[in-house]
Amino acid sequence: MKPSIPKGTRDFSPTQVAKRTYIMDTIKHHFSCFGFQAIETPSFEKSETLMGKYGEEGDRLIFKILNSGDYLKKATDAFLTSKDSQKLTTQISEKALRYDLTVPFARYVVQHQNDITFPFKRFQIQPVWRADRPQKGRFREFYQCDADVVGSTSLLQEVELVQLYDSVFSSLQLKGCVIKMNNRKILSGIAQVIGAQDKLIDFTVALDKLDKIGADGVKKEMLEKGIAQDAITKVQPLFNMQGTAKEQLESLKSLLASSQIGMQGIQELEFIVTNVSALALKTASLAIDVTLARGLNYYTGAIFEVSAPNDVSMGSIGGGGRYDDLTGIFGLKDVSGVGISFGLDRIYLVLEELGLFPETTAASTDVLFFNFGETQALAAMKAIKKLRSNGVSAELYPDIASNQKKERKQLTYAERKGIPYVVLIKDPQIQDNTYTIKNMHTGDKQLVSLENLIKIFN
RNA sequence: GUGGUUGUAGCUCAGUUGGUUAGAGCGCUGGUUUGUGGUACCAGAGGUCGCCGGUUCGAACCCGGUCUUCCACCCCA
Repeated sequence: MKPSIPKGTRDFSPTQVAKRTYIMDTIKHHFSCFGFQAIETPSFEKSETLMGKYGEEGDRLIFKILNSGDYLKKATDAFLTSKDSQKLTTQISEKALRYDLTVPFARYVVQHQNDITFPFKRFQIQPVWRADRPQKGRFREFYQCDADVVGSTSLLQEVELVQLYDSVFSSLQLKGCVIKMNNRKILSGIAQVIGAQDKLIDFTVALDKLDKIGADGVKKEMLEKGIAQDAITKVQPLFNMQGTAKEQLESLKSLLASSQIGMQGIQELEFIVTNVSALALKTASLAIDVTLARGLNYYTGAIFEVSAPNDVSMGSIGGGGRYDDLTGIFGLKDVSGVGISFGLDRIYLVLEELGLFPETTAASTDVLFFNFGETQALAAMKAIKKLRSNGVSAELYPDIASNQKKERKQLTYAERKGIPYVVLIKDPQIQDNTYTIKNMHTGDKQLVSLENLIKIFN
């Protein structure tokens, strides 16, 4: 059997892990800096926790876990014979791999509400799974890095989260990211004004495709979904929203004047935009995008999406928004939450494409000790012990170099692993506590004491 | 879930209109040279041509299915 891994999953080599750790550490650092604390939740949840939270499409993409034991025993014969997969699934599967980190977090908040001090700011960096078909920047197992605040309706949280995005992208030297914002209330307002409340999802999904299929394509899709022609004519101004955030907000105000909820959305957006610009961003930019409709399923207020720099062909590298009712589903009402997510794997691809990983991420062993025999190896181990306790990463080549060929092998090992120095203890009569250290780069050798050896690395 | 694409030695790929023992480079192993590596040279090992089935006297090459890769749609990080 040829070894392989399932579709949409990946192995990570030492260098790749180093780079991923670099991104993760950066994100973690800023999460902590903003006052978020880490939690972790199980990789799989009860199906009922996840199902129905992400829309019909989402349910299809959730990996279901087969029950243990003789799981078909409990199945209804009728479902089996009629091959009704959907009904059968609920009978033979009671667990599922988490699809995102937000819903499990909502479950966590409700379950542990008595131990939580609100507002609760948590961050979570864990893999999630989606039974999607892989393509560029899309995997079936990938990491999300989420920061959420629950228990406060203050819009200052949104302002903070925009700052957080900016801080992380600044640290990563990733210039040109655009934090796009919209508000679910604005979308509701638009639907209200044009009398298409019942078609809200179809309407926003179509609108979301504006930059992809153009105004005509959007109109066509809206018509196909049964949205009236005169309604489409009314939203015409949306198709060519131009200008600054302020200008866009003004034109929205005239469009949504008759909608209370729409006006509220505009006010919220205005508050966030005003405060963010007063605080200023370092590298990212904030933009209003009324066509943004992401995560519609549980978002109720602000919606965020971060698009990668223009010169990179990558979709969104982050997203988020405010959800007022998510904990309500699990029995805790009136706890509003807002959060953002960083797509680790996509950020990785973007940094790779732009060559933005620092050289130092590939750090390896500082020094390799050659192994010329048992006595020498023991002497080496003693020196290594000292070095390690001084914070120097050192290792001994495990096999003895009994001939020239094998010596070469040890050198090659050091070279391939990028180890900058090797130490040679060749003399079996090791008495004088001196070591020959060789610089792999220059080939220079020098005789030093253990004290000086340690100094070289400090 | 829909449409297309890819799959040949460890890796990157050749392989002509289906025809006898399937090739290259890199890597690997052994050796020579370099007298503690990164050079050069010599030799060698390694492939059920993704898998299953079909067409054919004969298939890596044609057909079907399946898995995998990548891409687009759907949707999304």
